[in-house]
Amino acid sequence: MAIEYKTRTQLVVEILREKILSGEIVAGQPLRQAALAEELNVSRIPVREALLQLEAEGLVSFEPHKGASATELNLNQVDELFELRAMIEGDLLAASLVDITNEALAQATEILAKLDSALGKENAANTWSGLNSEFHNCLYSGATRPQTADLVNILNKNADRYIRMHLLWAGGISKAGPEHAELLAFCKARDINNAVAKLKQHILSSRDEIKAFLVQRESS
Amino acid sequence: MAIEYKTRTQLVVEILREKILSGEIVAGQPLRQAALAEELNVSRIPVREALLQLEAEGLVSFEPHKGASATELNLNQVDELFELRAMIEGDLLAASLVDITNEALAQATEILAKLDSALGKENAANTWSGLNSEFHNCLYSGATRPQTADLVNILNKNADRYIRMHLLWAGGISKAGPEHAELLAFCKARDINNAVAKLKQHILSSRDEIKAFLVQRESS
DNA sequence: TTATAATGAATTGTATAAAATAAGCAATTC
DNA sequence: GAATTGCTTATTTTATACAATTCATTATAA
Repeated sequence: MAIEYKTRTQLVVEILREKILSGEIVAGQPLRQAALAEELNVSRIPVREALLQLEAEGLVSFEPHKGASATELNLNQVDELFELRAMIEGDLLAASLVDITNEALAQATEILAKLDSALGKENAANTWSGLNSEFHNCLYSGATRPQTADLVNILNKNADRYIRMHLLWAGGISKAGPEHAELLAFCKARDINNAVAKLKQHILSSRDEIKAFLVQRESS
Repeated sequence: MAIEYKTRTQLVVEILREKILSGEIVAGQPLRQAALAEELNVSRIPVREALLQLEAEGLVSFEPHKGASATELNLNQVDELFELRAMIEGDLLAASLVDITNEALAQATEILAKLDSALGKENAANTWSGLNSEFHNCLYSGATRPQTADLVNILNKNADRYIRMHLLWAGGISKAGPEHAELLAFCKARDINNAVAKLKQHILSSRDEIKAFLVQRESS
């Protein structure tokens, strides 16, 4: 496997994204270019460009001459974000299932097993959310819709913040395990209607859990 | 109204976007940072940052150490892009119509009049596509879904290339005028189902016209 | 006392210079 | 003569230095 070269900017993007998703960088906190540059031992240019890229992903907001900060988490955003995901991913899954290969389904089965065993272990939030994305992308692999796939990935990077937070504080999305299994079963049966319905219900039920958690946290 | 300060990067973004949308910069042609910087009389940093932003919008592709180029126009992309738009904008319109104000509808009526009179005049492609976006955004103004609105704008910036090209070469989307009028009528009647159906049909029919044009152009 | 203007420190934005990388061509080896 | 290696040049990427802007603080006047 070819090793891929990465520019400093790309490395900074990955580090900062990870810090935002994991909660190490808290929302609203200003991200000073000079401080980040020194911490990461690069100049301010790659830091600036990384912040710009993260803004495009929605994880950072950038105001001229005022600087960048991680975007706030809030309830309305969660609603909008997860409903968008349900709609777009539902559509993508329907397109994918028409042509999906058995290999892809077998791979999804394997990932699902790893997902189940990852829960509860240390560092669960990180591995779980990575595997979760892999599982979903695997189910979408039958569709050749690069632009939609890009969109889904961007939305997921945003949703990931909430999912990780929830995993970290509440121990996990309780219903995700059985829901994933049911979803995969419908996919294997090539039952498009039920698979799409299950996927949407799955996304919206995780939304509900996360919202409930946020409401509870806000009140305390 | 406050005049807004713009950084050089933002200015470069706007100029380059305009050049790509208008076709002055043709797809595939490499965009040399140094050449652009000299032409626009800025340093390479704002040019770089502008190219990165345009990549996030999907108008430019950027490969490390190889440079940037305007992304290619192609048939599959058109299909995917316009279908995404139909789905997302349909959903957004439905949400908007619940709360849309009469002022917004009145404003949409005005824009529609301008749109009709803009057709056929010189520089039609530019003014028409601007007004077209305004019209659609006006209809979506009832929904408070900032993330969806952002998404729609990005998709529209992409679709705009095709729409402009079509306006320029074929003289316009023939059915757009009456379709806009019908759409607005359904909106004024607060007839959500018909309005959404009309909008989707409108987006997909412009897709069909554009595809037909592209096919014809490719064959010659 | 309150509002407004001047001041300066912190921070961002931009230009220029230096370093890193990729692609093409010549030189060398087999 | 084909393939590989090493150099050259074009281009991008990054660093450093400087200019412009913002924001908080203090001074000034109504």
